[in-house]
Amino acid sequence: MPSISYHPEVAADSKPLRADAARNRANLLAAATEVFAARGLDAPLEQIARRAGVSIGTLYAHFPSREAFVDAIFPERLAVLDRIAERSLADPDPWSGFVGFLEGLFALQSEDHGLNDAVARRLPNAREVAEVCHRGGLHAERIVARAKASGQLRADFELGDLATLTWAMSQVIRESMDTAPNAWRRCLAFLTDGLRAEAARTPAGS
Amino acid sequence: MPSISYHPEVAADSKPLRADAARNRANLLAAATEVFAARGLDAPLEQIARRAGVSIGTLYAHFPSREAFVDAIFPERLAVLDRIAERSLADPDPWSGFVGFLEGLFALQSEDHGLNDAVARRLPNAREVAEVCHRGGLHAERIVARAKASGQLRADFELGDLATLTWAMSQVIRESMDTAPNAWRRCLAFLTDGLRAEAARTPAGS
DNA sequence: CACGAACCTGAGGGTGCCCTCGATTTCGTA
DNA sequence: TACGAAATCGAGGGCACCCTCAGGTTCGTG
Repeated sequence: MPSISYHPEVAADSKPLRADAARNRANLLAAATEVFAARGLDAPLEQIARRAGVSIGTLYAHFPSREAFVDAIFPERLAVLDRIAERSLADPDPWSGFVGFLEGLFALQSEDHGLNDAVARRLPNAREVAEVCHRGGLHAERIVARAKASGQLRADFELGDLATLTWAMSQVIRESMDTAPNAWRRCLAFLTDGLRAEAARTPAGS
Repeated sequence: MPSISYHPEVAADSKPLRADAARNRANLLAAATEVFAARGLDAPLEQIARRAGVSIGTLYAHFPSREAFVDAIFPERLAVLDRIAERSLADPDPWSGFVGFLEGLFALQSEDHGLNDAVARRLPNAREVAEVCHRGGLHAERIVARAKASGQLRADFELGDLATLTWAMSQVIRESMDTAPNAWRRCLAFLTDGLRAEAARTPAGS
């Protein structure tokens, strides 16, 4: 349960930070957000420190690992997923809810190299992110079940296929984001058209 | 233009190699093939040298760059693509030819991490590979055109979408190859079902 | 078999990134 | 303002990989 806030003024965990420390922490988070967005999750940490106007030592004092950054930055942004899922479940048409969920997820990923990596990659030590993804999975389960029950989503679609689709789309997004930011939509259109029950011709074996 | 043979006994280019050099070169190629297959194109070259029973210096004497390896190894294996394309064009049913081409391509990629990387990645300095891919593209153009002309492939599918699909599938293959070697087939089934003209519901915008 | 050319070796310098830790500065309080 | 705790700094050691080159070895021919 995320009791940690990285907004220093609200810091609930342990001692409050000294003023300079709080400022640096905030700068680091902002810098990390920008750098990850531009270069992906594997960007050198020293670049983040430089952009934050802080030494590499200070960076490590605040965030002992790359995953600590990830965990501090992305859960908040990924919280949108809950909204998207709720909206999808609220959609009177289960199919358009399902498609809307996928579109929302991938649109989110396509905004930001870092976010795209965070969603598509296994990050065992980023607990907060894992937690958000788990929540997303629970929502997805209901969305998928509803679309299947309505007879619109093909019956041989399984929950695990969502992970596969995410891998697939994450790569499309990664490769095209900087040159053709909407290319992934074409791919998704093909895919979702193939996921309709009435389109199912090729049985998906296990 | 591939006048170079990396089978020393047939070496046509320039001077013939000394016996030990020829042996080493063959060992290096075998080692590189194995290592690339297991670890992908970014595997450390020193690992290849070690497996070939040769020093790193010797490796560089034979293959001055990683791309030289790629160019020496993969064109031969990618030549299968020509066969696959021919078989697809020979198929009386344009649609099943089209699908067969995709299946053949991805099945090839799924055999080998290195091959998967070679197909999915831009390798500007691997001329031989680029050449093979270019040939593949020409074949693909006819296969796509035929499938579209027959009214079976959706009309808004474009040649460039093939590259996108390749990116997508390469990632699925990469992530699942070692744990679920056939997972990509499910994904491809969804995709191809969505590529049929009669399945087209969501227009693919540019 | 002896000699030179061809070939091989591996230590070592370069790069880029990771992360630590003792010295130094800054903050906030008394 | 002066003091100690808190925070910062950045040089530097590690690591993994890249690539080179001077010196030793092997081949194959005369």
